[in-house]
Amino acid sequence: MPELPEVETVVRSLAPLIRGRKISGARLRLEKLIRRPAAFELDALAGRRILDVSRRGKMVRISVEGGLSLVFHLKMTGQLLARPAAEPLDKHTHFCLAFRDDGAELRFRDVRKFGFLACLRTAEMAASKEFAGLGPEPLETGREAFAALFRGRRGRTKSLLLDQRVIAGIGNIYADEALFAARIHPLTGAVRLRTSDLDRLWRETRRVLRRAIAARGTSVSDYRDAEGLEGDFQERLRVYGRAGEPCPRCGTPIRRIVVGGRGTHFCPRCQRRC
DNA sequence: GCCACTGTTAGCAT
DNA sequence: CATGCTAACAGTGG
Repeated sequence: MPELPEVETVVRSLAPLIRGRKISGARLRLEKLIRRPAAFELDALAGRRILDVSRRGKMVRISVEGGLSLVFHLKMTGQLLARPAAEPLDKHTHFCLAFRDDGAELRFRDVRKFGFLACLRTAEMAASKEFAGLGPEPLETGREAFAALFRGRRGRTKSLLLDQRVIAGIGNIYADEALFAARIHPLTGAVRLRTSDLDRLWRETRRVLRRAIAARGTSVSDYRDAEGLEGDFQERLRVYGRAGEPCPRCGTPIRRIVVGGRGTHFCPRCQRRC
């Protein structure tokens, strides 16, 4: 479930642990993890320092001296962890980045192996297939611009929230939570959203993302930050994973349906279909 | 043992 | 452009 708040938490916990350190080498243990083409030789990383760690959508960007960047996508079960180099590798660790000092190395673990790593030229990153076409950041999008993303679209509101080309970083958990907070039924056609609905969706989407970041993300199973710590937001989820439980607002049992192949949780009374 | 289910998204058919 | 299905993979729980 690494969605925007989890990836942001990974970035914030990882940055102070690796920024400024000089790379000694990279080990790729699962060939398919790295995207080719546009995977420059990982050997080229040796001797260069980490400049910065940042997030775009659900992806982590690590920029390195000399104009190279590493891009990671955690997909469902990926983890970026700082671990002591002496610690044995488990079978789900697919990539390691070691440093010239004696500190922790960076490890990429991914039980389901859906995640990827790309090594790109920083200058070409924005135009790469990983980033081109990605929608705006919800926390950097104003009310009007947010509304414009939905106007003239024909899809269902939840599907659009999940579409990374429309808006970046929102996944299944926060889509359900934002729709609940905004009192919008997940199947509502975007064409039917009024300005007042879009205002609430904008405000509540941002609110739930900010609160989730403050709680350091949601750990329902695999998610951990760079130090291996769980988040706390799972305790604050109001509908996700709560089918059958009473709605925290009105007491009606939360329902679960499938929308676009994704489990979808909502209150049939607070979120009226329109 | 088998089946259903899981947070993502690319690719393909319709 | 949109939707729906499958696949990639491994683990968990019934």
